[in-house]
Amino acid sequence: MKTHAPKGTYDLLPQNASRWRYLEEKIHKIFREYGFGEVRTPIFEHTELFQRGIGETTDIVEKEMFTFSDRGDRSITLRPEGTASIVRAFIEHNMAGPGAMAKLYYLGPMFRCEAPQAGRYRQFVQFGAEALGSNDPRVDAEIIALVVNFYRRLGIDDLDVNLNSIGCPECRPAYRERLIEHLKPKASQMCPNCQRRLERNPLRLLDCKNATCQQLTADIPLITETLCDDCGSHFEKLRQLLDLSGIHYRINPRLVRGFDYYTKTVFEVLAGDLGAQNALCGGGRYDGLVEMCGGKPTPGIGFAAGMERLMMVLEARQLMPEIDERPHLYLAPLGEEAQKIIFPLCIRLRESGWIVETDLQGKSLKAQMKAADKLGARLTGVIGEDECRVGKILMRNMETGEQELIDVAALSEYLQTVLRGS
RNA sequence: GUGGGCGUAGCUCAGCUGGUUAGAGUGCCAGGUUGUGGCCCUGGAGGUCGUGGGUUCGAACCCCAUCGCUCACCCCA
Repeated sequence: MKTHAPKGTYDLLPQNASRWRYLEEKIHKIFREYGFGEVRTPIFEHTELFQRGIGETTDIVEKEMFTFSDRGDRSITLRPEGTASIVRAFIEHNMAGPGAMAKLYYLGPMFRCEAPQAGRYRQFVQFGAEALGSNDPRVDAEIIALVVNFYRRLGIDDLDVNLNSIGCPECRPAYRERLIEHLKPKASQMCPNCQRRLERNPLRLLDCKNATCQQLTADIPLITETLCDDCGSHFEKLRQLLDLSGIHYRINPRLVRGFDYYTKTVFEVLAGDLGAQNALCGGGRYDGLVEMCGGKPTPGIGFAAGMERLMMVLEARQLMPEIDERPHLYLAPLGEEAQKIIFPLCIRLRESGWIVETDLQGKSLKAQMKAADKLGARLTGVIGEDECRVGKILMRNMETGEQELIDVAALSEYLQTVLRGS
């Protein structure tokens, strides 16, 4: 019997879970404000969806998916990212009415079987959005504004927003050829990885971190200079919109991304102190994806962001607020007669919305006071033999230490005035 | 998949060149008032020293293997 969670997974215990809830609420809130509706798709899909959607040659599909057969011998995969499922649901539920747009978001666990390390897990939580049905650059700008403002709201003020356009099936092949032509003579000097990439996916050479590879690609032609008219003007308009909205960004012509489906706009948001896993979120436009997944040709753009990394940054910078989950009241019975009064009282108070704790182990008063203190209860109510006889409860203010005897029947009003009155 | 670091109490860690019953802090439980928390004091519970093998009179310590965790490369969120 293994008594530990599988590699790359973790348990969220109550104290941390409440911090997650806090963040999740912030996420739901901003998506509402920007007009995105939540979609909850299954956590597993037919393997084929990811193979076709993400791309057969990506690392994710090649070696990082949790794939297994179900009883009916169907190949099933735990979702490694969110976009493919959203696109599938979009097609399946016919959200693509003529002229209609769908703005959808998700939040939930994703699965990739890679070696875990700082800020990277095998089961991890991503949130993201997909805007389907418009190729207007305003959609791109809206998505970027959303993520930037989200992180800003949380107090992250040194965002590094990287922006690029990687063209479309019209103009990218020509750039690709130019790249290969330009780099082929230098192939022998490149890292083994890049030598392989040169034929298969030369754009990825641009973001190789290897120093010599960087040098070799230092003087290559920039993709932003070879975009077709359509891509060029799209990019230009996007930049204008961002400028007008006060969103700071940096054009990074070396920014390319791991998935095959991206077209035109790609972006990444970094936060300075994340170390090796420095991307807070990333995304881009994918005008061919819906069609590739079996839907009508529909343009789209989206992003995905990691929760664990966001949490890391917020914690490192002490931007997580203290979450007050202290009980309003701790009820301490002494003896069985008192328990018979306190137990139902406790239940009734909770039903009217108070956060109430009580002893369930038969501890001494001293131990109960201690427990009340540790839980941070604002008030403690004691009922012993004396109080039982007269139908009273001794209320102690845990902050000031003041105590007063009140009627049990009057407890509700007492709580109202003491806890909500001031 | 490749390389580095680390596995001792629930948690954070000591444990000197191998030497008796393995320690501290914190947390937990109880007591110091017979019905009162925080501070303080006392006591208690809690450890297959990751696991297996080897060296030795003797191993938490040395050697080998193995598992796990972790960081980095790769890739990504």
